[in-house]
Amino acid sequence: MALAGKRNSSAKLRSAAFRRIRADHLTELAEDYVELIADLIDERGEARGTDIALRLGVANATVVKTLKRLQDAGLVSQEPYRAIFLTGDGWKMAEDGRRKHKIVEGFLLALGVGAETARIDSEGIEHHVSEETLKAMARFLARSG
Amino acid sequence: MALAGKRNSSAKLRSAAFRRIRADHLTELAEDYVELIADLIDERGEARGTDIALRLGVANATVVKTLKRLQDAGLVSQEPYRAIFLTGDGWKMAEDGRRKHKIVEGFLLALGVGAETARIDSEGIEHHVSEETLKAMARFLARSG
DNA sequence: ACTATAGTTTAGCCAATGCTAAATTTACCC
DNA sequence: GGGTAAATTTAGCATTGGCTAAACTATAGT
Repeated sequence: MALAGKRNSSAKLRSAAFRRIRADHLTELAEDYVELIADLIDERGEARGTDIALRLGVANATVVKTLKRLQDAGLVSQEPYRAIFLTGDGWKMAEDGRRKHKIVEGFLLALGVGAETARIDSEGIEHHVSEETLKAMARFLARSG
Repeated sequence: MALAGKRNSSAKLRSAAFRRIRADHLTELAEDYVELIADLIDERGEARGTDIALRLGVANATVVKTLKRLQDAGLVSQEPYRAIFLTGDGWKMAEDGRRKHKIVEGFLLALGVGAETARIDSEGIEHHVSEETLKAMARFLARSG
């Protein structure tokens, strides 16, 4: 083949980043769901499918299907036609998501980003920041706040 | 229903963020591909399926299938069994991705994050930062660097 | 207690993104 | 120029995450 050379040098290293992003995507939805369920329980005492669908902007049936997967994953528990609860693992994931979310959103605000943008962007970013980056953001936040 | 109250207050606003994230995911893969193809062309003069598969960490067949979609989307052009090229739109998207990537990665480095983490995290974050946040990052970068 | 309505679930569809295995094509080398 | 190895493509499959429409259940209100 033409151009055969020292290709592939650091390809494996590079691919690791993409692999992690794909893995992140699998847990991303789960994190969004449990975080939202935790919020709903705290706000109103219970989480219902309709509210989840409304806040996430998806159809009811989609929520049902996803919740089934989350139940299989041991994050959520639910009886048919009843409200939705988080398991111990579910709460753990929700708390971790909230922690990240708070740091990222606070950080963006401290950086001078507007409130609305900070809210939206942090929602997307929180699933892709490592602990090291979170630590750096927290440090910045402590120094500037 | 129990608990009927002033629910849904800002639900539509909240759901917008999640909608944007889902939309982002659709373009995310496309951006990763065109950026990588642009890099390969610059590095070695051509982009081949195998190299893309290797760097992205996916199977060859997956690359073929995705390239077909990108071709339909007008970002990539390719003859069967030949190397891969970017269209004008493809280059535009690649350049924009590189621009974002550079800002985010540079920003993380300036924030004190290690090189390896900065590289990995920026790969995940670049697709979820708004122009406003990019501007704030660039500002920080200019002040601190 | 009945009925209307709100909420939930099921069924069946689609597109995207991944995989493996088999077939095909290209290109290199002798 | 023909054989072989590498690259590419095709075929077929699975999962995720979305949708609509129809069926079912539970609750509230009269």
